[in-house]
Amino acid sequence: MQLKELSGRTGVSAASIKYYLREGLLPAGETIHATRAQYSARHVERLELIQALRRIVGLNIEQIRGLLKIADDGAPRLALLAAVQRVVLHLDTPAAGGGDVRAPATDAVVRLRNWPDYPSDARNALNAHLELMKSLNIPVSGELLDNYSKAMDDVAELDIAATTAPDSDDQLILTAAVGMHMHSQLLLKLLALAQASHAIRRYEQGP
Amino acid sequence: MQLKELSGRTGVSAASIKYYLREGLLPAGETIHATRAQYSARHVERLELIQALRRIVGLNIEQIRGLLKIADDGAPRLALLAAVQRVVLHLDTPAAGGGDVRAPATDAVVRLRNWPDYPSDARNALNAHLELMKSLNIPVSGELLDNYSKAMDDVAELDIAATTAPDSDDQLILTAAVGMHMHSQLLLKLLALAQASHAIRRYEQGP
DNA sequence: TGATTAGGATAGAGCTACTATCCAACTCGT
DNA sequence: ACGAGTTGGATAGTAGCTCTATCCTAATCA
Repeated sequence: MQLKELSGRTGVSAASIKYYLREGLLPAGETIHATRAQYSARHVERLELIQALRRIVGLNIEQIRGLLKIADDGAPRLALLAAVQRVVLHLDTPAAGGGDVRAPATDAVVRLRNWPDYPSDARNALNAHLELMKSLNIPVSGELLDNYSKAMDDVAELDIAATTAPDSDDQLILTAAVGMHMHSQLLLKLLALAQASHAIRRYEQGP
Repeated sequence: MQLKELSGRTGVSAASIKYYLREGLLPAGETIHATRAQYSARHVERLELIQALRRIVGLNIEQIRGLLKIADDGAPRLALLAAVQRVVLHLDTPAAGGGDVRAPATDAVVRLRNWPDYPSDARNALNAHLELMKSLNIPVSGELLDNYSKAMDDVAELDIAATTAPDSDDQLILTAAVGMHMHSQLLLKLLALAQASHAIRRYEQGP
């Protein structure tokens, strides 16, 4: 398969494919001659992954490059999953800060859900976020956190189960990133519906 | 208060304030003379709102302008809240499409939570999103949806309670937008922690 | 043989959110 | 009264990002 066919099959313009090649997102095709290269099904898969991460998840080129590099370096899947989380959760931007901090609320969640008591990027991010909400005067009750974490516990089980099935790392990235994104959007839309429902009650029927 | 003091008090550069004035985000100050204008506490409040919507919630200028226009046109709070939801949930981009569609899963949620059975942007967005997840082969069980919606029901109650207190529309926008955003981010981080926990179990201790 | 394609390089476009500069009119502190 | 400073208004430039287009030579397939 040559460039034009790769383009036609994925719906990505030839110019963009060249751009991705330049940026190192897409590995070079197998060079047959000085001006001819062969692309394989792997290139199609990779290109579709890139498209999904750009258009659905909204990652930028730099973030995608980082993920693909980790995958191509043969990192273990647990590390790859952690990397996906870092970019989807925007843990790469806020300068990290203090490292492993403990927060009572987070500890309580971990104990309640019987999750392993390990430090992780996700845990640090959660602690930092709870601090931030506190400083913004947005209350988060323990009960609410329980409800949230229960729901997330359920969904994570499905998500992780899905990531064991795929045979390629590209598939894992796709499943994890798209899954996290879609679930978070689902939550957001449910929250909006819930808010709208409560608002109708309060503003139209209430005092 | 003149421009420079407004700048110093809010930490926004004078050039940026001029830009916001040009773009119609910030109302012009009270013109004293051809080359002198007075800004008030309302300008400080408005500027802080703009900053929060930009830096925390991540809205763009166009979206912020839209919200502020609705508020300044004296729309009822229910409409204002709906507008905030539209931008925070990105309901303004996907070309809307079919209008009021019904989906069994959404209906079930509404009945279960005893929410009023009204069509709304949020409801349409939820229906569309569930369709999208289905088409992407991401399973969403009824049980999961129940857990999600229960958690969102709880949080919405708090959120809406918070929006009745503020006396200015600017405050309402701030509370609703920042609240929705922070809650969605909280969810996301909990999901990451849950995923990481499940992944550790599965990859390190599992078979 | 001639239209097409590859790779490589480079330049430009289109968007967003500022940021900077310049100007003439005016005001304030001293 | 004078000079430093500020204002609104206009205009232009910057920076980052993601492409998109053009130009070139070499090689290929029909």
